[in-house]
Amino acid sequence: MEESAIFLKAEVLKALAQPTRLKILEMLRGGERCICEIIPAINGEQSNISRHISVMQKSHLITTRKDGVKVMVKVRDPRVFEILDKVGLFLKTQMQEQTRLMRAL
Amino acid sequence: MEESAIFLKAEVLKALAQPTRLKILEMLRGGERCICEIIPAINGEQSNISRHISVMQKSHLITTRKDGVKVMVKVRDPRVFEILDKVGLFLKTQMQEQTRLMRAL
DNA sequence: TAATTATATGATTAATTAATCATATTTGCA
DNA sequence: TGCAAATATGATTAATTAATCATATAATTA
Repeated sequence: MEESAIFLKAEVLKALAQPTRLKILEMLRGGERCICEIIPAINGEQSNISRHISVMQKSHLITTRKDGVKVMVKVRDPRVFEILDKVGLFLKTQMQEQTRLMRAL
Repeated sequence: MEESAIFLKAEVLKALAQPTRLKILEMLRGGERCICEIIPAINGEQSNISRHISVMQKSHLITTRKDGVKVMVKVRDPRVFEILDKVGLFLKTQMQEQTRLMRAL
């Protein structure tokens, strides 16, 4: 596999690998959201949320548009959720395996 | 989505989000490999590779076994590759979209 | 047992990341 | 014009991460 492809993959994964950012993305499953909705929902500091949104924007995961004073956010490509779903499925099967082993005792 | 599930997802993603670790995982697509094969293939410092393998082991992505002096490594669950493939696909479609936009100019 | 091969680990350093506070900017409205 | 609401950003700090060198450990073989 190409060196540059590896780095691109790592970049995407890095942008996803943070709890607050995952929470924001989970909120965006329902479509476009105002940052002003995200902040209270996540119960985070405004400046911190703003920075996390900026990180995801720079790594092209999300896009934003202004609507008056508000800023609306949405995922650039809903396929991101397929990645997240795969991770969820992966964890689920890991746990099922764990449970199965426990029962065998 | 549950708070703890979010953190678990972030943990998995974090373990994947590093170029050297991605390279190691790519090597493991072919099955079990000796660390002594991985080091020259990646052309990395031995201690660094060792640490990255340790990271992936602690986050349960891979398992190791001793075979004499050698240590053999393999992925714990080949579904990790499905995650990586999704990321690859995601990037590919992003680039195709990019190309399409360029052509439209 | 001594030497060799393969791997792990302690110590250190540089770089990156996340969080926070205070403040700045932008937009709409009274 | 001046205020309020929403968001961004500079500065700082703490924490985490990756890399490296030197050294330690473990298993094999001469």
